Amino acid sequence: MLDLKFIRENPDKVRQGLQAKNVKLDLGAILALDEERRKVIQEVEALKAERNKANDAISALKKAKQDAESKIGEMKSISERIKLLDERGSKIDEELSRELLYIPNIPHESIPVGGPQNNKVIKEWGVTKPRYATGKLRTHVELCDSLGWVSSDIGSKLTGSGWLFYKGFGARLERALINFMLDLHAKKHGYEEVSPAFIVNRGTMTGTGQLPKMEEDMYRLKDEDFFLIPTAEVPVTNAHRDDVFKEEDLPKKYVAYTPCFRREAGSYGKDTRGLARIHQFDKVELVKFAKPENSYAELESLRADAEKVLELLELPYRVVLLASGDISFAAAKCYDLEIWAPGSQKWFEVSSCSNFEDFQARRINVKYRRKDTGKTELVHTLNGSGVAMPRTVIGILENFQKDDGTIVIPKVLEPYL
RNA sequence: GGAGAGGUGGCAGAGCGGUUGAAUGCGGCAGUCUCGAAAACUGUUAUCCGGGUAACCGGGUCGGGAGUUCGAAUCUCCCCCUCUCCGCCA
Repeated sequence: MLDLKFIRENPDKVRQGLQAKNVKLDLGAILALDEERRKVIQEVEALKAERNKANDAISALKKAKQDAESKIGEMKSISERIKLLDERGSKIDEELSRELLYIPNIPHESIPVGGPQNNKVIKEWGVTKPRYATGKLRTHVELCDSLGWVSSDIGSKLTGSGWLFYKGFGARLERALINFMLDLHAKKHGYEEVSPAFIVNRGTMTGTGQLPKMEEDMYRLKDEDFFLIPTAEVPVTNAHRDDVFKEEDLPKKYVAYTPCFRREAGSYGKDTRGLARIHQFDKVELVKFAKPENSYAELESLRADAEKVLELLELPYRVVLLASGDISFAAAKCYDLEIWAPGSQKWFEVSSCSNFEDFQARRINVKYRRKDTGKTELVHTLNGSGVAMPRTVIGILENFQKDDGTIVIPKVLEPYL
């Protein structure tokens, strides 16, 4: 969420941001609430100051064994007024913080303004021609069927449409990819490996911005107010809720493997077959906590770490700088990594690398203490997939297929298989 | 699932209706001493909000919320969490 003081002092910047993100929202209500809030605070605090003084006096009288009854009587009406104002104050606070949760982060100035059509491809890597096949290419859907590595029939039977059941080499490939990515980031890129629970509570989901806006997209448990995580970003970022980092401990870098659960409500009928859009998928996620002045450099290196996965897997990919209207609610800047699938003749997003600046940190109160001033300050949070599994499998299947329908496995995975 | 104990400052740990934002110890920071360090001594050391250019002033915060009271860390109720024992169990 944004800083209320910042909104008060820079309403035009916030309005510009809303416009760039194509969010229709009136700041007037918030600004009015803010003003009323400060009025109430001033009145109630003056009364409380009076009450505190009177209480000291009463205390002194009692100690001196003198009569304090008249003073006590006087205080009753003041106390009632205080109670009334306090109630109004906390109501305003409640409304205000609810309103604030719906204001998106302001896009960074370096990104294109506009909708998805303004997204900018800033880099392409690799050979987009298939490596081994010369004839007609199969799609990953066809390959999954013929190879028997993934069964959507069993998945549907067990759960429903959009759920998978990996079999044999498919299951092993999935596990190999997870281990390869974890090892790369943990051993070579300096991330600390963590493994969170896959179910979190409402506060955690709100902390990273999934709630309240996207509750319909989340799986929620029936008997407890718990949610299945849609990404490891949620537990890993929230792990430092209410923490104060030492300056020298930043940047703090985490890598985590988790399955990710998404209802994909509203996308029925889209990519219904194959691996592209499923309700549960594996992902290795990178999360960083950084000093504000370094966060954009950290975003670049985070992206480079994610790209390295694709390069080692020899998968052709491109980097897309997302336009203001296409980045997520909480992000200030975001790069998508997309791999080329020559069978489907499509680009598939396998990673989103974002800098949230202090937007999430303010919600979950993560700070660090500056050495020079001794003061605490909000950190910047970043994350990116490093990378998402099923679409990477699409890339491997479609790029490494042979004319006979078999698949060549990328060299880097050999030790894992 | 049953029974009990407990949640206080960075940590440990007092307080159990009225100068208690909170004793004391440890830690941190600065200074004295020292060639330097240790020890010792002295000082300092939470956070949020409002007003103010600022110095500063005021208010809130003892797991969270509600209540009793002129006044709550202290009393009552609800919720959350942690620990111990029993049961169950991979």
